[in-house]
Amino acid sequence: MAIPRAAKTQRRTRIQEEKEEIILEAALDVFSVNGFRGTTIDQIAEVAGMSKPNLLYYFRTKEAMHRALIDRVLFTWLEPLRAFDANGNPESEIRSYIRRKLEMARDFPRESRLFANEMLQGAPHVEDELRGPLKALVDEKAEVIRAWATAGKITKCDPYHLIFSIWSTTQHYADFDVQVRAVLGQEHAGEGRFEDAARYLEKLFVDGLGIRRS
Amino acid sequence: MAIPRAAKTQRRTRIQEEKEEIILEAALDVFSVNGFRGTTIDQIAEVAGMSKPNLLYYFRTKEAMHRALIDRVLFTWLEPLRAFDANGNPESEIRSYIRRKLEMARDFPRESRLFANEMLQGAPHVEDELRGPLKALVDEKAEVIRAWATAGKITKCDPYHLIFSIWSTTQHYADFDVQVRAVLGQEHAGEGRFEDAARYLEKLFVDGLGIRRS
DNA sequence: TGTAATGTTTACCAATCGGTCAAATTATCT
DNA sequence: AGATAATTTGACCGATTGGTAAACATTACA
Repeated sequence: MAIPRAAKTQRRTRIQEEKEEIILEAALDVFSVNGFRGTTIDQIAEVAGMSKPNLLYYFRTKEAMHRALIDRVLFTWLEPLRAFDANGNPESEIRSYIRRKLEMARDFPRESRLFANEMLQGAPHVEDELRGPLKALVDEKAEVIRAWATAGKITKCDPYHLIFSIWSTTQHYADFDVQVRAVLGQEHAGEGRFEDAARYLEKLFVDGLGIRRS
Repeated sequence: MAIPRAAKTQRRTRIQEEKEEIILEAALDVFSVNGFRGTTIDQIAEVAGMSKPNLLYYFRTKEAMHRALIDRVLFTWLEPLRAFDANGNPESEIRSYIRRKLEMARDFPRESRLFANEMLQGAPHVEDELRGPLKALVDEKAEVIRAWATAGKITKCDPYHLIFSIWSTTQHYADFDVQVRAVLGQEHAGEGRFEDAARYLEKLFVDGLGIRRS
């Protein structure tokens, strides 16, 4: 009778899963470049290769698409930080954290830019998640770092700003990709730039934090 | 008779200077948050406290406003890098460069976000400036850094990625301000965070680059 | 195979978009 | 003060916006 909104159904159809995936993929393309306000449903529809009302059959509003994307990104985005192990030794933990974050910048630049766009706008949709789960996780890992410093494994430093500096340096290669390419020029802008960055950043942090090399 | 567009006049009126300043100030507010596509002329007009046609009397199009802003920001943004002195000693040059960039993140966050927005969108309006003047300036300073390494004043490292890492770590405090505040929480989010960041970053880079302290 | 639920599209809506126009107002200069 | 140039605004335009209604097409399942 009335239109049975996809969201209302109990079981998700095969078509629903496929189409929702296609839509979110297209939405990520557009949102990550133009931000929320700058994105139109028509743009997403065109990239997704379906009609606008069809998008709105799966996601009632533009907000709903954005929300679904943000939720997904927020979760996977913190994976590397969660993997940060208190029992590991500082050198390998820092090194692999940097490497993992750089890999994400290389392999998921759109997700990084979506997040960056949200931050630039003042996090209107995710401020609660920042103050809650994110802060809690960072607090926990900051304590690990502080313990390392107390144990003399690394030099004393502000663990929060340490985490910020790893975030910013790695995400830079996704968010400011155009600038990085332009400055490096044709000759050094090949995909090798991520390995160069990894080599440079690992050394910067290992030496900068006074980590005894093993 | 016909409307004498402000742009056509030879001498700039006092009113012209004042109003153009007010408009650009308002435009910076809105563009820096919502990006180019996400910004409407009506929004700018409301912030500026004048009617939309009045804005368009001073700037013919939305692009013109954005262009004027970007040009202004691009110039002042590179000031700290230009001040980077080949004859200075590495420690003081690096330290003051970091400090200057952090001061800009603190005092001109909107300008930083405007630039970040432009980068996220793939620099559609400024790609030429990146490949031209910016690359030239970075190339020049990279040579300075390489010379320092050759002279044994700092450890060998990729000068381009070094510059990227200073850019990213400092601008982070402007572009990701919400996140920084949220993670630091009420207690540490006061204005002291910039001094904490300066202390941490200066140490990170001085030690990380193997600079002999004087 | 038939039919009910699910999926898709064309046509459309009111609101907002960037921008124009002409009339009205204000500042400037003699 | 009066004339002229500069400034400001309300009314408006066609295009685009987010979203809806309803008819049509397809799928899943008895």
